[in-house]
Amino acid sequence: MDRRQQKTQQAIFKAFDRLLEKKRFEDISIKDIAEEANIGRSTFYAHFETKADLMDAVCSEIFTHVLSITIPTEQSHDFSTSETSLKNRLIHILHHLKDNGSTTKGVFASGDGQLFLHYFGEYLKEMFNPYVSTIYIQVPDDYVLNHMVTGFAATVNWWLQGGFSPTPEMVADYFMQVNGFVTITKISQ
Amino acid sequence: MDRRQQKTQQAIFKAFDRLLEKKRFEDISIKDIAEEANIGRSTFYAHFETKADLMDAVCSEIFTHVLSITIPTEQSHDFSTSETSLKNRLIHILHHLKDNGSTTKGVFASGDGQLFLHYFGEYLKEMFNPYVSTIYIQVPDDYVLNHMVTGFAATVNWWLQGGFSPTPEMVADYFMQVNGFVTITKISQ
DNA sequence: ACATAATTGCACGTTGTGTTCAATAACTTA
DNA sequence: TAAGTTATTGAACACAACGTGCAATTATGT
Repeated sequence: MDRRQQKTQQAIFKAFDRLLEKKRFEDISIKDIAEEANIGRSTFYAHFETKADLMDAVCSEIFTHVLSITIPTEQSHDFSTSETSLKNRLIHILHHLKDNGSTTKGVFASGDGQLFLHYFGEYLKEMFNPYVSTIYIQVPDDYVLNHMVTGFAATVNWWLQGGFSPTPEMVADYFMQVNGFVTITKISQ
Repeated sequence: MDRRQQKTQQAIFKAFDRLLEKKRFEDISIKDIAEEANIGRSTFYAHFETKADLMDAVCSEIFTHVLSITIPTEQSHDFSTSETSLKNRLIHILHHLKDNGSTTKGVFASGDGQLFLHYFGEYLKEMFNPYVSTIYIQVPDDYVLNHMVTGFAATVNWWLQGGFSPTPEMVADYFMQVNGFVTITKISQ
């Protein structure tokens, strides 16, 4: 690939990241990005069709990273460790999201994790699917699955809004407890 | 209030509702609304400053309705009935949202319940707050609260995307179970 | 060095926003 | 019903952003 293309691509991504720290996605214009990246506006269009296209690329980049980190972990099918395996995968994801803090914030800022959900949805569904039917028998599987996927997104959102203060391990623990992956929950009173 | 103002207000609201059935909020222009409402574009600006302003009004209208329906129910402080009281309030809300189906869809379509959350957030928080600390002791209260509020929004979203097919009673039941308001949940395996 | 390909800036048409204003129509109330 | 008030209308204006096209320039790979 042409060196020039790489440069401008990176410049665009970095500029976008920088802008996402200041503004919401909706309030960033292509002119803004071009100026921040120090490139011509028409150059932007040579790389991306729309602003959403750029966001797509950013999201799928994060997605690819998270995927590469967490998928290899899945090797044990031992039931006794299945929960800890899930928890570990969640911890990995949370670590990665914390490391990419500003980008994560940017992705979430544009519609409360809508895009995050769009890109991670399928992956998260696959991840949570094996556990669904074992937890709440009187509730439709697809409801439980949706509950977990959106719940995880809400968890990440809560976490980053609090400045990523609890550790990934703690956050994963909260999520596990709240979703019934524990021996003792509570009762009515 | 001048009869003319009432007319145009209603015309705008109805037009907005009609448009929300066809398009997403983001894709509706003020010109669209004016045309659909059969009023001059400048007349729109005499009533609302921006498109978001209109959405605000719509949301707070729904909010007011839900509030008036569910608040009076709260009179019992008996612990044994507190869960059913919560459940009943949820059922009331769900009924109301189903009755205003198209508007509900419109509100949710613009950012996966972002606006819904913004307007109902405080109310829902108040509603769920008394139950929070009694359920998951090892998890921060604000996390649990956030989990319930966003979880309820996700529930409504799941429900409307499935065409409101289960009854409000069933949906409320799913929500209650999944959030730990039950005697027997499940265990690891 | 030369052919190739990316970048640039400028121009153009389009769409939407928000404001202003004078003319017209509808309303209230006295 | 007549008079004064107030809402509506449509047209005009300035502005910002989008997306496209193109010729000139510049950097790249070989």
